[in-house]
Amino acid sequence: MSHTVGVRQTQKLRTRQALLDAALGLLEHQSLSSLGLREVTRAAGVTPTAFYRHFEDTAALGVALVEEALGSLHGMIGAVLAETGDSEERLDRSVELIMRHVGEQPAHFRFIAREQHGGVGPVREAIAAQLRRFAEEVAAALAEEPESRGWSEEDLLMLGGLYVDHMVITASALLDAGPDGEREVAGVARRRLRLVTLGRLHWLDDADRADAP
Amino acid sequence: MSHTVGVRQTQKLRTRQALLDAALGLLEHQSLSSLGLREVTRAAGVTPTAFYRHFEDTAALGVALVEEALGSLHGMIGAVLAETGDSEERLDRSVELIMRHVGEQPAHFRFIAREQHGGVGPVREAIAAQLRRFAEEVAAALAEEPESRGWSEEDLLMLGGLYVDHMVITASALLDAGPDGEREVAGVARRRLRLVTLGRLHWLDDADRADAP
DNA sequence: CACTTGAGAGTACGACTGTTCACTGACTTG
DNA sequence: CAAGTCAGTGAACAGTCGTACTCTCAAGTG
Repeated sequence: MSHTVGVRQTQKLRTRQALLDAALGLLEHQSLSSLGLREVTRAAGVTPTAFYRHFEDTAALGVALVEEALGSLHGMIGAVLAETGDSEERLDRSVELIMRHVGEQPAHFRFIAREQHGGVGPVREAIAAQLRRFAEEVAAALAEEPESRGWSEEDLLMLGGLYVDHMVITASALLDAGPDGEREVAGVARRRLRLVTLGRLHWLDDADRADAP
Repeated sequence: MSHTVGVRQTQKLRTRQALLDAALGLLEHQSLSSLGLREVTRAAGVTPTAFYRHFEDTAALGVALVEEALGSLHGMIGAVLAETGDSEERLDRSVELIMRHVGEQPAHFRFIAREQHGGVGPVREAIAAQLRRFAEEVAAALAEEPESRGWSEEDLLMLGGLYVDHMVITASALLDAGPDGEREVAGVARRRLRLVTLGRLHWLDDADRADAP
C-alpha cells in the first residue's frame, strides 16, 4: 500500500508500451486485421508468449490504441469553441488545432482513420463510441452560444456530428497530402467549415418544413 | 474476328467473376490486407494457382472491385441534380438514391468505406481517383444551376467534394445502422444536406475575406 | 531470511500462407 | 482434321502464423 508504483509493475507497463508503440509503427502500412501477434512482439523485442501477459488479442491491443489516440483529446474541442473571437478566428483556430495534432502524432490519426471502418469489430465500436462522445461534447459547447438559440437538441447533435466527421476527414486528408499539400488541404477544410457555419446561421430563417418521420 | 465472344473467354470471365464475388463476400467481415489468395480461391471453388490467370495480387483484385463498385455510378448524381424540383425535393431524392443503392449492393459500399483508408495503397488510390471524379461531376452539375452564379471553380469543387464525402459517410452510417436505424440515419443525412445547402445559398452574401494563402 | 509470485524466455506443435513447376484436356485456329 | 493455345489442376516448397507447454529468476511478501 505504501509503495509508489513498484519496480515490477513499472517494467510491465514499459513492455506494454513497447508493444503498443511497435504495433502503431507497423500499422502505418497495413491494417489491424492483418497485424500478426508475432510481428508485434518481434518489433517490440519480446517473445511471442509475452504478448499474452498484456493483451488477449491483437483486437484488444487495437482497442487500447484507440484509447491512447483519442482518450486525451476530450475537452479540447470544447475549450477551443469556448474561446472568444469572431467566428472566422475560431474557425482558423480549429483547423490549426487539427493540423498541429496530426503533425505531432500522425500515426495515431492514421490508425483511427484506417480502423474507423476497418475489419475488426471491437475496434470499430471503440472508435465509434469515442467519436460519439466528441460529437456530444461539441454539441454541448455549441449549445452555450447565442447562435444556437431555438435549436433542438437533436439538431445540435446533428451539427456536432457534422463537425466531428469533418475533423476526421480533414485529418485523413492531411495525412494523405503530406507536408507539401498541407496548405491546400487546410484551405479547403477552412472553406468547408465556413460554409457549414453559414448554414448554421441561417438554419432557423424559415420554419417551412416539419422533420417528423 | 467473326466469333461473338468465344466459349473459352466466356468461361474465363465466369471464373474471374466467381473470384470477385467470393472476395467481396469474404471482405464483409475482414479487410483486404488480411485477405488470403487461397482463401479466395477456396470460396470460389478453384485451385490457388488459377488465381494467377486473372490477377497478379489480391491488391489487383481489390482494384478490380473498386471499378466494379463505383464504375457504374458515374453520371448518376449529375442526372439527379439536373432534374427539376425545389431544393428540398432534390435533397430527398439524393438521400433516397443513396439508400437504394446501399440497400441493393451493401457489400460493395462496405468495401469502399473500409478500403478508402485501408492498408492497401493501390486500392486506396483507385478509390480516391473515383471519388475525385465524382466530386468533379457534382461540381460540373452544380455549375449549371443559377444558385452558382459568381462561384469560383475552386469553391465549386470544394462543395462537390463536400457532397461526395457526405455520401460516403451516409452510406457507411446506413451499413452500420442496419435496417432498424435506417430511417434515423436518413433523417440526419437529410438535415445535414439541408444545412450545407443553406450555407451554399449564403456563401456570397458578404465578400469580406480574401482566400489567397 | 525463506517463500511466493509472475513477467518473460524457450521449445514445439499443427495449420495455413504465397509461389513454383510440370501437367492435362477442352477449345481455337489454319 | 491436325496443331497449338491456355484456363485450370495437383503436388511440393519454404515460411509464417497462433497457441500450449515448461522453465527461469528477479521482485515482492511476511
